[in-house]
This record gives sequence, structure tokens and C-alpha cells, in this order.
Amino acid sequence: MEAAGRQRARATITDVAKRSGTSIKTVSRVFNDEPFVRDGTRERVLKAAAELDYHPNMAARSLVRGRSFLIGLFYENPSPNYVVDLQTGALDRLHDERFRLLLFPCESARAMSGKLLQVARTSGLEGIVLAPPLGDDPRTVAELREGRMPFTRIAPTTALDASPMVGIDDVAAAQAMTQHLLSLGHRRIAFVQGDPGHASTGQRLCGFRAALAEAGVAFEPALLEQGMYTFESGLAAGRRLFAGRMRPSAVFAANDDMAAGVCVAAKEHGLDIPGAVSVAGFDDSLISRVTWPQLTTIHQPTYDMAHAATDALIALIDGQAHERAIDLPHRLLVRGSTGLAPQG
Amino acid sequence: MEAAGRQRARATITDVAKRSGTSIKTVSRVFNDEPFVRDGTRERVLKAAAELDYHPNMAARSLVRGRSFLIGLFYENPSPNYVVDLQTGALDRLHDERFRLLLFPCESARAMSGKLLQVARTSGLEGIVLAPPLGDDPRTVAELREGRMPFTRIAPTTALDASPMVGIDDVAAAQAMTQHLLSLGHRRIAFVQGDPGHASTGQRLCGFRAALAEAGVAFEPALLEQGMYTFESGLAAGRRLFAGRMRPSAVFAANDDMAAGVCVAAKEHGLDIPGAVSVAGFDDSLISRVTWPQLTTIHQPTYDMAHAATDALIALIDGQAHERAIDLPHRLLVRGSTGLAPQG
DNA sequence: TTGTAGGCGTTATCAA
DNA sequence: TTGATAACGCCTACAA
Repeated sequence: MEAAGRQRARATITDVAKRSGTSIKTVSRVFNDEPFVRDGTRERVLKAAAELDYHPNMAARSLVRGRSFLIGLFYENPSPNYVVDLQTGALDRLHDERFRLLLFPCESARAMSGKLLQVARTSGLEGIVLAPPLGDDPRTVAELREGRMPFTRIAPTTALDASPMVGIDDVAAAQAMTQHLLSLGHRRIAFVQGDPGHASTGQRLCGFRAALAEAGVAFEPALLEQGMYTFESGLAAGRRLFAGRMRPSAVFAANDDMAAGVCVAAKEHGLDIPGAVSVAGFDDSLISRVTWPQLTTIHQPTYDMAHAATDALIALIDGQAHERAIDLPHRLLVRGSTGLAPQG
Repeated sequence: MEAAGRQRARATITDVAKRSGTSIKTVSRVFNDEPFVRDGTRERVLKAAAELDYHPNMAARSLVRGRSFLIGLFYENPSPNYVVDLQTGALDRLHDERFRLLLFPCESARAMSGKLLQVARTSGLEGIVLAPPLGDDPRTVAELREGRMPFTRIAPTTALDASPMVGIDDVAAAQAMTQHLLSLGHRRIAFVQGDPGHASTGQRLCGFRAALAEAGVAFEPALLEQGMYTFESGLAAGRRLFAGRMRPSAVFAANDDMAAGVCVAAKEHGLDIPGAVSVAGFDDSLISRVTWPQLTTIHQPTYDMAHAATDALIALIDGQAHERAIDLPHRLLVRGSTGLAPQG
């Protein structure tokens, strides 16, 4: 294929000034919505700019203002649905804003630990949104604080005053789900934990146990399975559970992807849902509507959390007042995958 | 919360020059891996830079080089799984590259038509990757060409020589899937189309019909359903199909999300899969492994396509040689959702 | 209400 | 092998 034709040089502010018979300062005023420009002048400038197809040069603007207008979204998450919600929330907040969003998918919080500030500096970021579990890495948090890099966190559970944060009450949410299962008569309830690297894993287990304790139901270690927040890990956990001697009448998986895996495992064992076994998830991601029956789950406002975290970050960068901690509501969604306990 | 503490000013190339007892040009040489720097000098510069925590200012660099090192990924896609594959492919190609990726999720190709170049200019993009269906909008393509904006396209079907492209043979893939269903004895096969705004919609239908014709099976308009590539639209289409008088023995949905919807509709009607009805999808996205049984589908190398498209774009920007069209292989994945036709 | 001069942090030129 | 100096395009003083 032929080499790319050279683009003709972009018009600069000087070109616009010449063509409109004004000075570059006036053009600058127009493009920055400054006052003190006569309407007629403004129009002439705009006309010239349009004719020249002029667009302000971001690099020059950044350089002179000493700002990059770049913010970074760091995440380490195996679930595409979650990730896209996150991105959309952040992007929507930026819409028609002066900031740009750069994505930083991370292999693991551990691998990133101690390097995040470096990466941010190299990219010239002005601020950072940390999605779980990155917001819980102590080294990352300390580093960003010391480096005076503005950042906000989504659903952190540690060093809560280190930065503005937005989250939901994972403990209460998991507790509510467990209460729902208990209210259906279930007593033998298995719990599939998420990735141990995520703080939500501990929080949700905590809520689960709290509800059991409250109901006077003993916690059964044999019904606690380790997952990784992925569909495959949920499938594996489900297989272990249904093959074990102590078969649960209900399984609460700490996210929807794992719950979907548990559902498949149940089908493999010929277990009807919810007739033979109830399955509950967490997140209300797309996947929860795809299984059959659809999953009873907790609606987690991922989009809103990302939106709010981005909002807080911009306020932080601008030195404006903002809330230190925002708690968003969750919601129990009862759908078809949970039902009365058998012989209950 | 207290206002953000002022960050101490970033070290500049001048600071590093002073501290290392050299000139800014020498520092520049070191940071650009230019030759003709004595090893000792290089080390002194690097040491000073490390002590000062110096990072080159991207804005200044961009300004003087007249380049932004920004490329944009434009997509309009309802499926998070697809989108994340796309992003990951592009991002991975950029890894340790000098380019940055900016995301542009679009409401619709139509809404974007005629504005895309404008957006690209405003953002200072050096090049663009167009994901389907944006690469098939004639106005967008014409505009980018006229504006001499480098771009590559993923799976375009029109103006194939307008830009480098990478795709799969959608027609052949759909044909292969249809042949698979025919070989199982199915004759009453329904087809759920995707969003009419996507060219793949027509391509896949074409492959479907070609296979029918080849097998001497008449195409039945009553078994053609309109979807939108979303789970919900597949669910609705499935409901219509299973409620109609002409119930299909197999349903081929043009993507996995819709196929998953068809599966749910089948379950609602008490239809066993694949005993009573076979369901096939397209994409091999995560969702195809979540349904029960798992979906027979076409593996589409979305990640690789995005990777290759980004690769070609960079070559294009750099004025290097590159392939004009890359065709990636697809693969038929037979899983549990398709089986022998009933009473076949 | 408008314009002039200076500098932001780099890289490129060209001389040393 | 190195370094002084001039851009790059824009914004912020400061004048007019």
C-alpha cells in the first residue's frame, strides 16, 4: 500500500489571527470563552477558524498551562461487564470536559505495587481513579500520597481517609442476600468466595457469616469454597460442592460470574435450579440475566461508582470542595434462581 | 476534605542538565537513546534524573515534534465482552510503544457520521481504528480519506480499498455453521439477524442462505427474525419464534448474546436444548460458555483483529510498508447446544 | 476591547 | 562527543 500522504500542516492560532485580521490573543480569547471580545470580532475569528479548519493544539495548551488534562483509570478485573460499566461511568463524567481518560488494565495489584506512581508520572497523569482491588494496596496508596498525586478510590476497605472514596456496603449487601436465603428455609448454605486479593472477598464473607450468626445457624467450613471471581473458578467450586458429601441446598457466590459457573455445575449434576438447589450471585451484571433461571443477585451501581469517583477526582484536581466518602445504595434483586429449600 | 496540596514542581530537562553538569541537549540525547553520548556522561545524566525523579514532559515533546502520539479506538458495540477484547488487543499492541490509546464509544454510527474527523482533530489524534460498524459508514470513510487522517478498519465490508483492514470471512463462517446444523438433520432452521446497521448482519445472513441453497433447503421468511445483537433482542426473537406456528428445530443467532437470549426463551417454553431445539451462536464470547448447555458457536478472533488493526495503523502512521488486507481464520466450535434434529 | 512580548519543556540545527 | 540557540503553538502578564 502506498505510504501515507503527508497531511497538510495544521492551521495555528497565528493563521487564524491573520485571516481574521486580529491578533493571536484575540483568537485565544475566543477559543477560551473569555469576555471582552466584541461580537463582530468573535464572529470573524470563528469564521476564519472554520475556514482554516483550525483546532487548538492540545500539546501547546498543555505545555503552557503546565497541565496534561489526562486522568488514568487503573483496574484489575476479570469481568468484562464490570470493566465496561466502570469505563462508561468515568467516560460519561468526562463528557464535554477538558479531561481525557487513559486506561490502565493491570495484571495484578501486586505486580503494580510500587510502580503505579512511576507509570502515572511517565504518562503525565494529573489524577487517578483506582478500581478494586488496587485501592487496597498499601504501598500504592502510600506512594500516591507521598507523591502528592491526586487519586480517588472505588470500594476501598483500608486507609479509608487516604483519599476520597465511593463504595457500597458490601457487608450489609451480603448479609441481606444471606437473610433472603435463610428466609426461604435454607440452612445448608455454601459460600463461594472471590479472589483473596480483593477486599470485597472478606467483606462479603463477613456479611454472610453475620447473617448466619444472627439466625443461629452454624457456619460450616466444608461449605466454604474458594473462587477467583471468574466463571471458571465458580464452575470448579460448584463441581466440588455438588460432588461433596455435604451437598448444600443453596449456594451464594460472591459475584455473578462465579454464580453462573455454579449454575452450570448444578446442571451437570442434574440438579434443578431452584428446585434442588438455589443459587445467588452478586453484581447484577449482564451475566445474571443470561443464566436460566436468571440469577437472584445484588445490584451494585458500578457505573455510578465510577462516575462519582471521577467526579470527586476532578474536584480534587481543581482544589474544589468534595465529599470524602460516598456510599451508594445496593439493592437485592430476587429472580428465579432462588426458591424455597427442598423438604422445607 | 482539605484542598489538594500543591505538588512540587516537576523537574525539567534543565534541572537534570545542571545537576549532571551537562547541557540539555545531552540529556535529551540520553532520553531519546541517541548515539554519540559517552558512557560516563550517560550514567551521570541518568543518575541525576533518577535523583530528581525526572520524567520527560509529554506535552513539550509533542509540541516540538508536531505529534500527539494519540490514537483513537472508535466503536459502537453493545457487547461488553466484544468491546473488552477489542480494547485489550489494541492496548497490548501499544504496550511499551510510544502511542497512547483514547477510547471513543459511540452511540451509533449514524450519530457519528460526519463528525468523526472533527472529533479526531479536536483530540489531536494521529490515527484511528474503526471497529464495526463504523468502518462501513461511507461518509465517515470519505471524510477521513479527504482529511488525510490515517485509519484502519476492523471487519469492513464496503470500500475495501479505502484503508488497511482486518477481518474474517463472515459469509463462510455463517455458512459453516449452517452446514453443521444441516448435517445434524435440521431443515427448519430459524435465523436471528443482528443490528441492520452492522454489515456483518447481511454477511452472516448471506452465508446462512448460501448453505441452505447449497443443500436444497428452501429459505423460509417466517423463520427469519430481526435482532439487535443484544441479549434482550435475542430473547424477544426467541419468544416470537417459539410462540409461532412454525416452530424451528434449530435457531442460528448471529451472535452469542442473542443466542443466549434464544436459550432463555426456549427454557421459558419448556424446550430442552438440544433435545427439542438446537441453538447456535457466533463470536465465541464469554457468554457462550455461560449458557447451559454451552453454545456451539464460531470463534471470532476479536483480540487478534484489534491487535492487527492497531499494528497496521502504526505502520501507516510511520509510513512503513504494511498489508492492505488481513484475513484472520475463524473456527467452528461445536459444543452442547446443538444436536440431532428431533424425529430426524 | 485589543495587541505585544515572554516563556512553558522539548527537540533540531549547526557549530565547536 | 558536546552545547548554545532557535523554534513548536499557546496562554499570561502587561500595555495601549
